[in-house]
Amino acid sequence: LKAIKIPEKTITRLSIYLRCMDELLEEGIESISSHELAERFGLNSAQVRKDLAYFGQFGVRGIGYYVKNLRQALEKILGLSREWEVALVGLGNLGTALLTYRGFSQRGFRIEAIFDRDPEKVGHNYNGLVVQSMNELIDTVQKKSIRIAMMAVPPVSAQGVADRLVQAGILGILNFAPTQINVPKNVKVKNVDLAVELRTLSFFLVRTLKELV
Amino acid sequence: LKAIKIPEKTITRLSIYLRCMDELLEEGIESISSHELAERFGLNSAQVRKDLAYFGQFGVRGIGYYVKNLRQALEKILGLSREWEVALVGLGNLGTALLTYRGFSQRGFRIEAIFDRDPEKVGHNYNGLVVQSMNELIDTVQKKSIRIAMMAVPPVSAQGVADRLVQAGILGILNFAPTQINVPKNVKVKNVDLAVELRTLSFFLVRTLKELV
DNA sequence: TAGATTGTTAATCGATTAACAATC
DNA sequence: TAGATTGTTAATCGATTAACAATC
Repeated sequence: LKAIKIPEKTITRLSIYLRCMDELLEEGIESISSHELAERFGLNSAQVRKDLAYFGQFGVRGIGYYVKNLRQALEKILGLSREWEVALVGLGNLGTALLTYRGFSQRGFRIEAIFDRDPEKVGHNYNGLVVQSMNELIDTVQKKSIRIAMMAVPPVSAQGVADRLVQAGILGILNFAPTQINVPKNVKVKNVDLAVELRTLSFFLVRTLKELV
Repeated sequence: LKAIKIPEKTITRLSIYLRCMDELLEEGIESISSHELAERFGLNSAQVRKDLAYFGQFGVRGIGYYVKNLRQALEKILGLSREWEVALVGLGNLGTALLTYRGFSQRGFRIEAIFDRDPEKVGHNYNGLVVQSMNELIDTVQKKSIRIAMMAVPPVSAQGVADRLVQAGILGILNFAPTQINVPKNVKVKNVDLAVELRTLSFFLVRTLKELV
């Protein structure tokens, strides 16, 4: 078993392919070639085949991919049968937003613990889940064997919170705090900064706007 | 004027550099070399210099970068003096979350119009901003010269909404709907799918977990 | 068998990193 | 001037795309 490094982008695209399969299923389409797939959904056919090739052979030469089959394969690769418990740290505007967003549980990510440093918020009950103080973080995360955390705390607190999460055994962090955090290399961090996304968007817009004038 | 293509990632990193400058300013540090910068914030010194080189020369050989100076330069490059009006389409869980999130206005993005197809929601007032029906979208966006939109609608509605936005003159879309949308190539779309982020995270976690056992 | 499409190797492209002449 | 660090060119790395032999 040699370790082939699978690009993160490939994994992200697998989710896209899964979505495509769902759409095709709804239309009653039974099989599709990588070329048609690319055409329909704005993908690149070679890339589709390459991405899948990391995990095995799912197509039929001369035919393409059986939609049901590929769907199933993608589900298995992405591990969608498993559910994940998630800890949410920080109940400000964004944290509350994440808490009420249904997209997570719909796709197998259940928020099973909530932490906030504000004593006013601690003890509040959301759908049967009680907000806990930061002191309870390590204990609760360990007890519930939670492996994934979403961090929606102010940037100054981010590193401290991350340290505790790591200590508690968290292995993946979705970081909404607009700051870099340092963690051991076996822990995976994904930064999401919506304002930076908007900034990047607006940067390129300026050029388009100038062209319009 | 030849068109040098600036990578999107470079722009994203400029925001990071700006953050670093703010931290350094607070500590009272006046100048810093790209090397120190890289060391401190987990960057690559060559990349820092390369990224900046797209826009000019902001350092002093033998010294490094004057923090105040570079901060100012980054602000200018990113166009942070300008404020942007943003339209929000879709007031579900996520949409409401985006509406209440203060991070946007803090960084110069003001939500100036809200649209939802649900008649129950139309007419509601949020901080003086009234939710409008989808029929009013084109007119309002045009009247207010809004150029950026955040789309937090169900996937089935996404393409239709995008079409209207484009028609209204929107040039940048932050798309939270888990579906690909097709727009003219002068319009920039950035997809944000939080559940896919979690999925990608969890995919790599499975491997770490296996190693732990 | 002929036609089509995969899986995979090879070519290309772009982004990251290294190296170094220019210069403060 | 000597030391340091930039700005920039060149080398490396990784990801995307093209090409094609294998095969349904």
